Amino acid sequence: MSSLPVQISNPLLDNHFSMSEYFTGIADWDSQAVSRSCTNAFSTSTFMNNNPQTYLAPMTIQQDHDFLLNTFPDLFETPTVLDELDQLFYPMFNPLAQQTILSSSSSSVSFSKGETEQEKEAFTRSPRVVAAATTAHHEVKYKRRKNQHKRVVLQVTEGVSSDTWAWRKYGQKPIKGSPYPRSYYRCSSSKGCLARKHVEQSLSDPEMFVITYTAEHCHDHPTRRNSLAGTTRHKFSTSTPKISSTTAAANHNTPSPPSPSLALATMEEELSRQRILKKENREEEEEEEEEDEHNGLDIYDMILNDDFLMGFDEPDRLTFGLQEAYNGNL
DNA sequence: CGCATTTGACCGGCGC
DNA sequence: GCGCCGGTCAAATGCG
Repeated sequence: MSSLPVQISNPLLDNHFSMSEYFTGIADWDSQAVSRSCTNAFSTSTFMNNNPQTYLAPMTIQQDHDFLLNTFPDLFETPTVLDELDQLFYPMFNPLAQQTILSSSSSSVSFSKGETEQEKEAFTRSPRVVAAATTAHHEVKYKRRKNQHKRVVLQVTEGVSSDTWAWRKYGQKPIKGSPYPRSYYRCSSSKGCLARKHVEQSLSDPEMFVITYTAEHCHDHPTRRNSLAGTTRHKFSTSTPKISSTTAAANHNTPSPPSPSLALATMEEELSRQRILKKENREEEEEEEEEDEHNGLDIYDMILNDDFLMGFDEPDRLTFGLQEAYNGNL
């Protein structure tokens, strides 16, 4: 994409980034990534809407547009910009997506000189912002940072990851300047997949998680999210595993039991697993079946939902997260 | 037994 | 060139 001569104000940080800085590299996005986002959005909303305790009121296209207009008024001064944003942002500003791609970047993406590493960090750690960094190729094992391609994504959810990949944690590091550690995950769906992500809590909003994606998946979405299906541990465990507070906070993708920040992938998987389990139980225990039916809701689901969705009992927080970000930071 | 997480050590990029 | 820091490795450990 060519540079856009429009300066926009980051409503989240009050920092100014040029359009070219925001969107440099968006052209590098493969359509796969975008469609993935959309797909995830769909699965997320589907899941949430299946849940009687949560309902995500869909924001109409017009609402999306209005919000975008209000949030980034300067952008709409130029029809060209508007057009490009329509193309680029609609899938991203879909509140159902919960994860909104803001920008991607290669190493050429730049915060102008004087905007330090700290500012970049601040940007990626700002509330409701997910920085997604993509390294096109890990040609050299330790060739990092410099040649990284980055993607910046906005996420309006609070810890629920909308990606449906299977991730395996391989490291955790304390990050300077942040009280929260950063957890490192690699894709476990396919052996040899270079996709990585790291997750850390937002400095300014600990309920938010900043997720940075690195490298692309070299495979399709797994039919099962985890090739190691069914072996993910601690899911919804009623006994609390010994996890330090910081660790538990950071491990949004790990099953720290009553954490609202549990990965959606895990939730969906667990729900379906529990339903299968329940079906099996039905065959074995017809009496319990009658009780379940009498109670109306699946007992398993009830328990799960209570645990999982503790942080999502306010639909506004999900549905209008972007609005909230807008209102709270302008 | 297989797979996940934890955690300290190690490696390399980057800024000074 | 050096030191800091982030990212990865891999052994240890735990759980189903």
